[in-house]
Amino acid sequence: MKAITISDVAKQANVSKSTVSQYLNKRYDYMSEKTKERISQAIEELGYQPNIVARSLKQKSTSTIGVIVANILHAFSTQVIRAIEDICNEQGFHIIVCNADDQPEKEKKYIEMLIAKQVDGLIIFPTGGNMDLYKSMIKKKFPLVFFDRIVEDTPTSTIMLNNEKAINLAVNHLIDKGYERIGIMTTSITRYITPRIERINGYKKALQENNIQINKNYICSIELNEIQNGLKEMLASKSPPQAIIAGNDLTLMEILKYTKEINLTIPKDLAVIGIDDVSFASLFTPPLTTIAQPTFEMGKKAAEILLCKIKEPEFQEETQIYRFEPAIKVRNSC
Amino acid sequence: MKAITISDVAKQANVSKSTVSQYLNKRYDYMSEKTKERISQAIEELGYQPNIVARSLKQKSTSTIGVIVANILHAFSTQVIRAIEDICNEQGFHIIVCNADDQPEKEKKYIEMLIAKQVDGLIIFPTGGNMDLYKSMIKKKFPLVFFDRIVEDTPTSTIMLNNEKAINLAVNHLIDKGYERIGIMTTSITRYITPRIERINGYKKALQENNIQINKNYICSIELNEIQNGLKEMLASKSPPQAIIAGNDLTLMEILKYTKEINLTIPKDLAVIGIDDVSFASLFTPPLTTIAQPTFEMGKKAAEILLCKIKEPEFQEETQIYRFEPAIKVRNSC
DNA sequence: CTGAAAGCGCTTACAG
DNA sequence: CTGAAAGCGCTTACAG
Repeated sequence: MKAITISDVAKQANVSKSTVSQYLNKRYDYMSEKTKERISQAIEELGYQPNIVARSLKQKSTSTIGVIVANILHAFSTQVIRAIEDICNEQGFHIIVCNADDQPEKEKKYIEMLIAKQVDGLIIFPTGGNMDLYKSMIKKKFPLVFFDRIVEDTPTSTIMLNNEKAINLAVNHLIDKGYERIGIMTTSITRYITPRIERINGYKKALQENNIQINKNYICSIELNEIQNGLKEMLASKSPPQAIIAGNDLTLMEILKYTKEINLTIPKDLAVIGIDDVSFASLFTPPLTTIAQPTFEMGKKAAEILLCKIKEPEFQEETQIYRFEPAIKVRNSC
Repeated sequence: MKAITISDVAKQANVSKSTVSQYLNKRYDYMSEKTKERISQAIEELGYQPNIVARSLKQKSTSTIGVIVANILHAFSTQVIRAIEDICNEQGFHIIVCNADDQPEKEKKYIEMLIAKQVDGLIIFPTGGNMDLYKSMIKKKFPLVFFDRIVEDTPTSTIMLNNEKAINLAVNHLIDKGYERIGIMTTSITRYITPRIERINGYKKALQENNIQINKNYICSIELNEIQNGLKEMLASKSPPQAIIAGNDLTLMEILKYTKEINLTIPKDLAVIGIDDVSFASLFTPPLTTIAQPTFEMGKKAAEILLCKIKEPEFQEETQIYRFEPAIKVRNSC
């Protein structure tokens, strides 16, 4: 079962390969109607399908971009991917998605693999653990957009949530509701991961602005599988928090599992608010108040910037860091 | 910024392109240590990265497979994708995921695109709307595995849940719990979609086996955005069902939204059981009883079969349809 | 142990 | 309006 190539079509239509190629690329400028028809018929008869790999080699462009997310388990990641895909589709680009699983080694492997596959550009939710690689890509002017995390000393376009605003919204909502002892839980910050750091800093700032003293015991950054233990400890302290802010969706789920396990009533026993909207927020008992990210707009922007960079190698942006505004979805968990 | 090619490396190392290529492909059989070192050093110095597109063209294999899911919004799809990815990774294959969004035209576009990109094989959750295309792939012996849905007259390996067993588990559990008026809701069956059909048929059979009469009003197959209305009607009937089986995760969410809206208490006012486990099942109030699919095993099998077919064009399977067994997760929603 | 040459399936600048 | 030729960056059978 040999594949049909452009030569076969050319032979069948009694023209040269060049002419067939012109036809395929819709460069009809000087092509006679008769020729067009003969070619289209030959293609039909043979069931010819162009080989994009060959075209890519010649054109040095694959019309494909790579997306490497730090952790695909966050609903946030999948929503952003959908948006990126939408925009790329419109412009005839394809995407290959990889999940670094929060491991810099995996991220490295994927970056190298995608570059070897000649993707035209990359959108990365960086683990932060491959500085040399990031830098070398930027030095080579490889089209690159970072997402959700800022990497120091690697100046390239970066799409971010306004994290300070997000946490501010959460803290102030809780304060408005009369809570004073407010805790925050995030996943680990042993590696410097921007949103978590910014959210914790923002949390402190927001409390200070409200003249509430910061209690270290109310701040917990810890591996996901330790969240429940962390919460247990926090609640066991002499003066436990009345409200907890979950730093992201997975953290929120761990918190909810624990409150369920020990039968806490939300918000009476413990108020809860989460950053990232979750699919079941409104179905939950009680419906969960969350801070939602504009995931679609963020993904869209990332794709747009990347495609610009690909199409115009000299493309210069005004800013490097694009901040997007969160919105509070008030329900009944605090 | 011209790309470094194998020629540059050859020049730098003072050997021929052939030798560099041998080195890259680890065919060291007759290569002197000195040569190896010179090459490895040249690669290092130049920061050479092989161009996989060129290799693919020559080798007529991209080590990439395509996965086209009918609808990525089902948690089921994403879980299966993860499993497929795991297996492929182990064997040095990459995957490109596409979402047909339940639209045959999109599916067609993606199949053609992926074939043009020279993927070595395809795993498809078929919409069922592209018979000619499916058939032509099978005729050409293009490596292909269908998933979740059976396509009539297109004999190829297909991975399926034992749907009858799944629904049987649900019906019998409900009957054991004392329910007699049992309803079922699925998304639309205007196009013939195997799991929905099999689940409805299985539902009827299970009722008959228990000598319960089938009430047409208790069976509702309808577009997702009409599920809430459908349930409303069903509950408004003279003798409304006491229990509802949700045909999949998205249907379940719609049902839960509605029960929440009109303040039904589960299971007192209405018992609920869902096919597909959902992330928040155990967090829900009350925790939701579900029928879980062995998503990981199913995805694994699909990948394994496809990779076999790719590696051994003459590969013949014993069976065509692989059935996997569901398991009930008993919680408290019925 | 290593190299020259052909070829994978396209595209494109150029000639006519 | 159309074709011959070169070339994209690799791999591989073969010669030496």
